[in-house]
Amino acid sequence: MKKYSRQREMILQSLRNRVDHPTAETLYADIKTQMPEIGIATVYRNLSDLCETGQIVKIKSKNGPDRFDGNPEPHIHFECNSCHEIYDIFIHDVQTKKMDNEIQRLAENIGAEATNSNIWIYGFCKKCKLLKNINQ
Amino acid sequence: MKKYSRQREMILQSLRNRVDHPTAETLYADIKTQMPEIGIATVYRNLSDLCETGQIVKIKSKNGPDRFDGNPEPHIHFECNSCHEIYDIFIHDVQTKKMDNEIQRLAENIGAEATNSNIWIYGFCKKCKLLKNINQ
DNA sequence: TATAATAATGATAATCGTTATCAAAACAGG
DNA sequence: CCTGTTTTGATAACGATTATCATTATTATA
Repeated sequence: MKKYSRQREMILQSLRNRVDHPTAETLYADIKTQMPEIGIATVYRNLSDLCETGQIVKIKSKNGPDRFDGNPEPHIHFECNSCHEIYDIFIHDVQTKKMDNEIQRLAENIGAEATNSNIWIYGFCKKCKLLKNINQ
Repeated sequence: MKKYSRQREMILQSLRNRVDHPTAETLYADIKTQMPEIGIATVYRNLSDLCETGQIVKIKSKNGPDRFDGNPEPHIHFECNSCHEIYDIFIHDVQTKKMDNEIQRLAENIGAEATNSNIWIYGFCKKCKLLKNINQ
C-alpha cells in the first residue's frame, strides 16, 4: 500500500510551481536548497511513480536527459531548434475534441484503438527567430 | 570531405529493408550476420550521420533505447501500450498540407516559427486490442 | 499512545545506452 | 601506386537511470 512521503509531495509541488520542463537533476538541485537531506535516487523514484499515476508527464527531448512536465492536461510541446528550450502550446477544448476525433480516425487506419496522443512542434522560438533575422 | 563506406551503406540498406523501428543493437545484431567484422561503434556513428543528413530518422520511444526509422518521409507513429511495438500511419499529401498549416498556426500562438512536427499516437494495436477483449 | 508491519529513504554500486579515443585499415585524387 | 584524409573496430569513458540494502518514516492496530 502506497504511503505518503514528504519528499514525494515536495517533488510534485516543486514541479507544479515551475513553468519550464526540468530534468531530474535540475529539480534535485532546486529541492536540495529546501530539503538538503534528499537523495537523487528519491527524486528519480518519485518522478517515475508520479508519472505512473498520471500526476506528471515524462517528456523525451531530442537530446539530453528526460524532462518532466508538472501539467498532465493535454497540450502541445514546442522545442526550439536553436536554444532547445521547450514551450507549451495550449489549445481550446473544442479544438482538442476535434483533434481527438482525428487521432481516433488515424488509429483506425491500422486497426488500432487510440488512448492518447502527443504532438511535438520543432522550429525557432520567438527569441531565436529574432536573433536569426538580425544575424543575417 | 565525406567518404563512402561499405558499413554506412549496409546500415542504410538494412534499415530501409525493414518495416519496423529497430534499436542500434538490433540493427547491429542483424548486420553482423552478413558483416561479422562490424563494430557497434560504427553502427552508432553511422546512424547519427545518417540522421544528420536526413536519410533516416531517430525516434525516441517512451522507454528503452532510441529507435531508428528508415523512412524519412513525414508520417505518424503509433506505439502500443501493451506490446510497445511501433507502427507507421501514413496520411495523404492533402491532409499533410492541411496539418502543416494547422501546426504553423499553433506555433504562431507563441510567436514561434515551425519547421517540422512529430505526432505520436498511443493506444492498443490491432493484435493487443483483440487479446484485451478476449481476456475480459 | 506504543507497537508492529511495511513502505520509503539516502548512499552508493551497478547497469545501460551511447560517445570518445586512437592505432590500423579503407578510400579517393593525383 | 602514393599520399592525405576519413572511417573503422576495440574498448575505455561517460552520463543518466535503476537496483540494492540497511536505516528511517509512515500507518494501522492494539
